[in-house]
Amino acid sequence: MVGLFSAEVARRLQSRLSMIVLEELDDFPSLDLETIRFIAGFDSSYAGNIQCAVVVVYDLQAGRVVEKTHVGVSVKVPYIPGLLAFREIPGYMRAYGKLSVKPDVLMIDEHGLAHPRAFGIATHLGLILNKPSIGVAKKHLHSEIVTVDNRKIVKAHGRIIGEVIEHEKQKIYVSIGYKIKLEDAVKIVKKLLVENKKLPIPLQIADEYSKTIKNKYYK
DNA sequence: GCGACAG
DNA sequence: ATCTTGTCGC
Repeated sequence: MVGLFSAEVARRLQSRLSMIVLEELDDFPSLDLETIRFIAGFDSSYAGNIQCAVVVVYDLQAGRVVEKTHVGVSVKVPYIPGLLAFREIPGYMRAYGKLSVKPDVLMIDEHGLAHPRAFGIATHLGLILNKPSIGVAKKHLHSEIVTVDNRKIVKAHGRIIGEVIEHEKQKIYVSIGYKIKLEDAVKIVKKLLVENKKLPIPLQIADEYSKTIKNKYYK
């Protein structure tokens, strides 16, 4: 027997958990970008009700992907803006569990703190796995964009929590997920941007891998 | 009531 | 996210 999903309860949970995160926000540690090595990229594609969740681990030092895992799961929760984590995280946790290389930083193709209740999927996943995490989204969800010194700063909940980067004529909304400073998150994302690819490498490869696996096994 | 709305 | 016809450009 499974309980029915309640959007109201889910939103309440997000609000409560975000209090923990916002309290720690100013004390999120600086990362030593010289020693950061494994970046995990999470993404999903769908074949009807089947979510093909994948994790790609990119070795920043070697400059290549060292591991990919995937899992196909039937989703139990509909897509509701702001509650995407409840739909996608179960699949991500199962794909993550299959990794033999445990990443230093998580990168998710969605928002982190730039979320109505400061608890986007990147924040949610970072908290659950207790890892630094970065939200990298292609569209705006919730935030105020302020231009300061030619930089597009993302503000939400009275805090500076993200930055909009332009790459290949496209906007990339970077936001703090968990346990990471904005400047480190932006540096890592920029370091992973390449020509002719819209997203940072781990997410670009995760996106392609997810679609390939979905077409091969879940269609 | 109206607009906005990650994937 | 996915579906999906036609069109543009290399």
